[in-house]
Amino acid sequence: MADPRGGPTPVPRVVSVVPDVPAINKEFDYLVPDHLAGRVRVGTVVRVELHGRRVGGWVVRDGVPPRAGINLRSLSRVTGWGPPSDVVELTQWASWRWAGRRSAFLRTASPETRVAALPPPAWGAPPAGGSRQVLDEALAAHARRLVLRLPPAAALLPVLLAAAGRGPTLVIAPAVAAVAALAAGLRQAGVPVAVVPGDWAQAAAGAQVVLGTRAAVWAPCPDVAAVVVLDGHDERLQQGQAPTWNGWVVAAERAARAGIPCIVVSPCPTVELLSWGCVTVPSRSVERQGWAALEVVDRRRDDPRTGLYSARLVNLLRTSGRVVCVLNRKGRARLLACTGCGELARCEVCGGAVALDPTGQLSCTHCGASRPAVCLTCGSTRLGLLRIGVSRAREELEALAGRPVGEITAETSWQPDAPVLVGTEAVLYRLPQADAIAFLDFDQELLAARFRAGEEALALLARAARLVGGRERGGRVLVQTRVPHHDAVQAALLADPSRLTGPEAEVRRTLRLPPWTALALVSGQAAPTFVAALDGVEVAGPASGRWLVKASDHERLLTALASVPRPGGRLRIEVDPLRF
DNA sequence: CGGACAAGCTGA
DNA sequence: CAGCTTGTCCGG
Repeated sequence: MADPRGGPTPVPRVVSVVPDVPAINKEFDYLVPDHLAGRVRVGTVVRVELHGRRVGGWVVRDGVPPRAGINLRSLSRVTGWGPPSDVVELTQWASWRWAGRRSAFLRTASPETRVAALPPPAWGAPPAGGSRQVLDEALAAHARRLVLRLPPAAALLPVLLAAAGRGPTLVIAPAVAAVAALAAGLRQAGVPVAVVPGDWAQAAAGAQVVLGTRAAVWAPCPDVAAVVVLDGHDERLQQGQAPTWNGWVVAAERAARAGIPCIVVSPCPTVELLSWGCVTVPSRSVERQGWAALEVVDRRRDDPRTGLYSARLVNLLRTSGRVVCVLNRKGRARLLACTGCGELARCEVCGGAVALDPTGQLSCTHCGASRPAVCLTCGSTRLGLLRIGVSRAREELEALAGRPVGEITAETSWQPDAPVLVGTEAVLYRLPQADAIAFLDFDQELLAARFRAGEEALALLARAARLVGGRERGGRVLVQTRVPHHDAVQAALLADPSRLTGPEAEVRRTLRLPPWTALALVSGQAAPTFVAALDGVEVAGPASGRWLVKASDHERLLTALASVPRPGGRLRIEVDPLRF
C-alpha cells in the first residue's frame, strides 16, 4: 500500500507472543499499535486475542518481519513488566534442556502480580573485606565455574558480601528460611536486597543483591556480575513437577551466557557439580571444624531383636539438651510378624506387607485394604513389631529417655515443645538448631535402592551437622548402622566429602549413570507412542508405566526428545530424574 | 485451553 | 436427514 502523500511506506512493528495457555507451545505474531509502542519490549506481559478469546502472554521477539498473506491482529493491551530479554532467551534454552513448555518457564520468570511501574534502583556495595580477596583469588584461579566446598557450619554471609562487593549479585538458596536469614544479614551489613518473588519490581529496577529460592534464578538482575547458588547439592533446587528444571543448572547457564562467574557453595558437592566446575576446598582444619563430631554406632554385633536403641543412644537421650531422633518411617509399625507362629503379617488381597495404622488395624501399603490385627495363619492377636515407625518410636523413646518426647513428620504442622523430638527427615528441615541428632536406622538411607542414595545420605549428615553446629559448639551427631564403613558415613566422620564422591564417580561411570550419561523418564498415556518413535537413544521399560531413556550426553538426549512430534494425550518427560 | 468443524450415530 | 455426540485440529 503506497502512502498517499508519496513518502516511504511505514513498516508495521510486529512482535512474537507466547500465550499463557498450558496446552499451547507456540509463538504467534501481533501488530504493536502506536499507543502501546513505548511500553512494549521483549519480556513484556501482554493480553492478546487468540481464537476469539483474550489470553495473557509474553512478547518474546521484537521487530519480526511481517509475513505476507496473514492478517495480523494487534496486541490488546499491555499488562506490565515481565522478564528481561536475557531471561526470555534463557527460557527458550530451558524448554529444550528440560523438554518442557516455554510458558512454564516464562511464568516462573514473571512477577506474581502485575507490575506497572518500577521503583528507583537500590545499589550499594558492602565495604571490601577479607572474604572478598579469597573469592577474587578463587575466581582468578578457576575461571567462571566455581564449586566452593564449605563445611555445614560455615557462615555463608561472608561469601555473599564478597560477591556483592564485586557487583550486583543473584543468589539462590533451597529454602525460604535460609533466604529470610540471609536477607536480614545482608540488610544489616547495609546491602540493598530484593527478595523475590515479593520484591520482583525492585529486582527489575536494580538491586545490589537479588535473592530467593530456586525460582529466583529467573529473576531480573540488571548488570548482574555473579550468580551464587547456596547448598548446590540440595534436591530442593530441582522442581518436582515437569519440567524438572534444576536451579544450579539454570544458574550455570545464565552465568555462562552473561559471561560472569557462577559460584556454587555446598558442604557436599554432588558428582554432577564436580564434573561441571572447579572445586575450591578450605584448609583441612577449617573443614574439620565446620563438621560436627560424628559418633558411629556399629550395630553389627547387636542382636537384631534389641530394636533401634543402642546403649550410646540411651545415654545421649538422657544427657544432651535438645535431642532430635530421625527415623524415616511414618506410622506405628511398617512390618509385623506373629509372635506365635512367626508368619509375616500380609495383605489378604494382594499379599503385600501390612502396616499398623493409628486405629490399631492392619492396612496394606499397596492396595489400601484394611483388616483387624490378627494373624491369618494361626489366629493369634499377638503380633511383634519388626519395623517400627515414628509413632511407636516416640512411645519407646519416652520410656527410655525418662522425659517427654514429641513427634514431627511432614504432616504435623505444629512444633511440639518437648526436649526430645522424633520424626522423619522432615524434622531436619523444620528446626533451626539442636544439641544432638541421632539417626536411629541409617542403613535405610545408606542402602536405599536409589542411585543417589549415598549422596542423599551424606546430605542428611551435612544437614544434621549444620543443625548442631560445628565441632566448637560441641554438637553431636549419632549414626546407628550396620555399615559403619560406608563411604557416606566415613565422609562425614572425617569431614571429607571426597571420600564419597571419589568412589561414587567411578561407580557411576561403570554403571553408565549421570554425570557420565543423561537420563529422562517418560510416562503418561501417550508415552508408548512417544518412546517408540525415539531415535539414537537407549529406551528401557516400561517399569510401573514409565520408560527410562538414556543417552551418552544431554545434547543427544534432548535432540532425540525434541525431534519426535508430541502425540496427543498426556505425556510427562522428566529430564535428570532424581530417582527412578 | 476451548471453539470450529467434520465424521459418525440415532431415530423418525 | 436433522440433531446430537465424539474427536481432531488449530489459533497470528
